[in-house]
Amino acid sequence: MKLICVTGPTASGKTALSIALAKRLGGEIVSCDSMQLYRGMDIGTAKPDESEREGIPHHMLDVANPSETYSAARYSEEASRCVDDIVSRGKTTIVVGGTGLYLDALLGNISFETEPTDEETRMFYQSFAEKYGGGALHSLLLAVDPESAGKIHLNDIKRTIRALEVYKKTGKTMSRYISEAKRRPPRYESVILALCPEDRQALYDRIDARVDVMRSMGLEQEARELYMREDLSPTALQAIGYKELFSHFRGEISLGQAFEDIKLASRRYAKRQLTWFRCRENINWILYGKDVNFSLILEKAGEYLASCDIII
RNA sequence: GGGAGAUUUCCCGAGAGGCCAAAGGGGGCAGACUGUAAAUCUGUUGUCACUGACUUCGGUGGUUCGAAUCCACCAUCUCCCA
Repeated sequence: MKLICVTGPTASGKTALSIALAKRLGGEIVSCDSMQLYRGMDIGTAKPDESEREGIPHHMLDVANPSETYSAARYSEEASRCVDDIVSRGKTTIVVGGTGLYLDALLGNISFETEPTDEETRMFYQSFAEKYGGGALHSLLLAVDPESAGKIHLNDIKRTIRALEVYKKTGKTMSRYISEAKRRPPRYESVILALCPEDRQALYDRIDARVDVMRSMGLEQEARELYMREDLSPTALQAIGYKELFSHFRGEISLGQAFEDIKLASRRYAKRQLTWFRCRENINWILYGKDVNFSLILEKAGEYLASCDIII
C-alpha cells in the first residue's frame, strides 16, 4: 500500500485535505511537521485540535517536550514506526506536513546511518571557524572530502562542520554516505500531493490572515507559557510565531511588531518550502485559484490518486 | 510672519563635482539543502539590442569639459522663534 503524502507551503490547506482523505479511505494521519510534534506548541504551529481531527487518529503530534532537541533522524525513526504500525493494521497512511527534509527522511531518500552529532567535535570546528574563518574551515573539508566541499558554500559553516564531523567520527565521507543512500530504493512507495494557491500573493494573504487568527486564538498567551519555562531546546526555539513573541517579551520589539515579524517570517518560510518542493519531479501539484472551493481540491486529489489505483 | 533643515533607486539609508546605476541593510525574486530544516546558506534586484548604451537621485532652469553632489527659484515635509 502506497503512502499518501500531502504537502505544500504553510497555510495552503494541507490539514483539511488530509482529514478529508483519511475519512474517505479510513486511514490514519502521520504528521510531518518539525514543530507540531512539540507539546504545548499548538496555536502557533496550526496544529489541528480534537474537533478538527474529526476522530481520525493522528500520529507524530505532541511526541516531544519543547525542552527536547529534535532532528530529522529521530523523526525518520519514530515516524516510520508509526507507518509500519498503521500498515500492519491494514490501514492507509496519510503523511501530512510541510517539513521537506523530514518527509525525505521518512520516505527513505536520506540515510541517517551517519554518526549522530557530537557536541565536542562541533565546538572544536566552531571555534576553529571563529579563529581562522569559514574559508579555513572549508579547506579542511576540501582536504578530506572534496566532493562535499564542492557542494557546500564557504560561508555555510553549519554544513561544513557536519561534513567534517561525519568524516572525523566515521572515517567515511559525507558524500559517500549520500551516494550510497541514493542507490538504495526508497523505504516506502508513495504518492505525493502538494497544495498551493497558484498566485503568490494569494498564498501570502492566506498566511497573513492565518496569523491574525492565531493572534485572536491567544498565541501570545501560549507563547508566554513557553517563555516562562526557560528550558526550550534550540530546535523548539526556532519556531516561527514563538521566537518573535519571545523577542517582544524581552522588550526588544512591540507586540504589533512581533506579529508583523511572524507574518514576514511565515511568508519567507513558505517561499523556501516552495523552492524545496518545486524541483521534485514526483510531486503532483494541486494549484488552486482565489475562488476555489474545497470540493474542487478534493476532486483533483482524487484524480491523482485514482491514477495510482487509489480510489477515494 | 521670521529662522534652521530635509527631499536618493520598492522601503530604510550612505553619498558630499568625475572612480555613481549610486555603499549598506530590509523587502522582493530565484536557488541550495542528508542528525538545529519554521533552521542555515547562496545568487540577484533601473531599462535595453546587456564586457556597451540609455533613463534615474522632489521640480524647473543655471554654473561646469563633467552635477545625486554647486547656484537660483518653485513644490512638499520636519523643526525652531513668533
